Amino acid sequence: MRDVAERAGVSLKTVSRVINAEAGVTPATAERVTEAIAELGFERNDLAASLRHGRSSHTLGLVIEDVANPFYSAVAQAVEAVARDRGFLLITASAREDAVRERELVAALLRRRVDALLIVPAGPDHRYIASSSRAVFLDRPPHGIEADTVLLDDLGGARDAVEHLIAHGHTRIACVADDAGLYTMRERISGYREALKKAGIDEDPSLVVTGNRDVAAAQAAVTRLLSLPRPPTALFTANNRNTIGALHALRDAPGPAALAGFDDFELADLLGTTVVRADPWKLGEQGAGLAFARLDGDDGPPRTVTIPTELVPRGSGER
Amino acid sequence: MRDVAERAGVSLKTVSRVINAEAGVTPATAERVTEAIAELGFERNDLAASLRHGRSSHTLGLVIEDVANPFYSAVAQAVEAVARDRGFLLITASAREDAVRERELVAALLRRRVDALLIVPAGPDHRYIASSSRAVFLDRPPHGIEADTVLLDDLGGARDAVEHLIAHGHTRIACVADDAGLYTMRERISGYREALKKAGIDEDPSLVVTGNRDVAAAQAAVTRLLSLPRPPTALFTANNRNTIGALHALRDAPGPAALAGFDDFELADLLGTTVVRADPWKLGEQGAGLAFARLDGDDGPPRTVTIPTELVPRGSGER
DNA sequence: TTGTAAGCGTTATCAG
DNA sequence: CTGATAACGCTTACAA
Repeated sequence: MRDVAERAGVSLKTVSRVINAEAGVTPATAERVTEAIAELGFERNDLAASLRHGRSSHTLGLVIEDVANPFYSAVAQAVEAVARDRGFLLITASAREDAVRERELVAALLRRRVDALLIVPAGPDHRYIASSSRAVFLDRPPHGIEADTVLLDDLGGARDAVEHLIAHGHTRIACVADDAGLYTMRERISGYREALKKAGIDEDPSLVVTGNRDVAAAQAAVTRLLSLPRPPTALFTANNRNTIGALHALRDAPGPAALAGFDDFELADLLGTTVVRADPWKLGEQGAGLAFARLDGDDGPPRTVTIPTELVPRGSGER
Repeated sequence: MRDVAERAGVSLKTVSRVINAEAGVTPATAERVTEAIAELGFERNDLAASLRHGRSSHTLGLVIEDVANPFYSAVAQAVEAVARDRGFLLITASAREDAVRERELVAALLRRRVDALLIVPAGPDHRYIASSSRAVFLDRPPHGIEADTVLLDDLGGARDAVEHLIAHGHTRIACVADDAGLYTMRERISGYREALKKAGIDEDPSLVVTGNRDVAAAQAAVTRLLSLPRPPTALFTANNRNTIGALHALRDAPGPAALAGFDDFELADLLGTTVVRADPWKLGEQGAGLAFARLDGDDGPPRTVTIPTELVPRGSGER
């Protein structure tokens, strides 16, 4: 910038004015500066600019479980879209359900002075996130602190799915889920139980299988379930990984079974898979919205938003 | 940091030493400083640190078409994983096949002094990317400049797919693709033509449909193709969007048609869809590798790496 | 082992 | 309308 000033025969401040389109510069002067900038290929350093006036350079941080999971990549897309509309850039990092890694990533983002942090929390305790820093929790609530949070209606959605299966005559309904330590899984399992209870069906613990972290594990679990002496006649799968694993298992299964899953997924329509849909786009959009509201000065008490779910019958749950 | 120094009764520099674990500080002094840091909840400002010594704060920039497309989200995941191994953070931005937007995003990332830029280029001209800046092009080559590039074997993969269909007796093979202006599409269409030519089959221009940007457009295109007076007996779909659109169209089609698609996708195995697979993870991994090689001092001429493809027969292409 | 001074690239203040 | 100077939070070079 100094070089530009020298070349244009003006002061540093004048160059700064031109760059930021500030008022009070003679067109002639501005012209000379603009030329010098072009000739020197000058490019303002946003990092330095943000250093000066406190506000970190228009950046949001997003800590997510796994960018490659379509549910979370949709969340990331939504957050990025909102950020982009406000001229913000987004740093995305994957924690992979690892609490240590999550902490490191959060620390790194905070050190980089992101203006706000959106996080799908994996760790057991979030007091380390200074309440002063703008953090919005997505998909799962924080532990140990109060903060803005956007959740899905996990319990209600799961209940709807299971009630749907019950309405179609099923009483032996299995529940196939990821790690029961996850908030979303606990809620969805509660929804499953509520539906059974409401219908007066006793829960058979051998039909509840948790801890399936990926498609392969879910497939194995469902295969096992279907080969029980008294196999379930219907399955409730608690997330997209488990639903897809179940579909694989069902393809090779001796008998048919009804299926209703939590989370919509691409090709679910083609496969005729009944699901409860919770829009990941909305999750990200609302999360980013809360973050920007804070940046805009909202300092009310922490808010929690819940995204509703919607049952989408496509055949697999109606047999 | 000044506050910490004051509280610990030491100088700024000593605090700096402790923070960076530099040698030459008495344990006792270090202890006092550490305490002061904890009490004040001090957190080093990485932006300021990077400003001082030139090197931008360990950040990579990634400009991609669309984070929500599973192919690109896998690329992003790979880049992030490599970056993370080196202690780098990743800023990801979606250009949505918009050249103007792409330029803005690149400029914003450069202003933020990312150490390297990985980009899936959409624009027609990339001379605006200073050759001095470390840029690696992914999936498509740059225009107007020389730079490190990682491509897929688009032509070879497409040829393999079409030859596979030909080997199964097909001669009326349609080609269903995205915008023909895209490098990958041009290459894949060339591969399609090469295979036809090699087999002595005359191309029927009415069987080549391009410009299908999303699943719905691809579905409509295939539906139209299948209702031609002399419909194709086989389809080559040039990317994952088009393959999925074709699957939708085929479900409702009067007669069957063989199908081989470019890009693998989740559930392709379940659906028995024959594809040519090009690993997006490798694309990102190699791209990040090239970028870091440059950061490590490699200043040889620009390199181009090509990721091989692999035909995965699953039934849809063998009938 | 510890401290002082200067500077990274920008913007804010206030004077000219 | 324009410019000198300080400041942002940190690190490097050089002393003490």
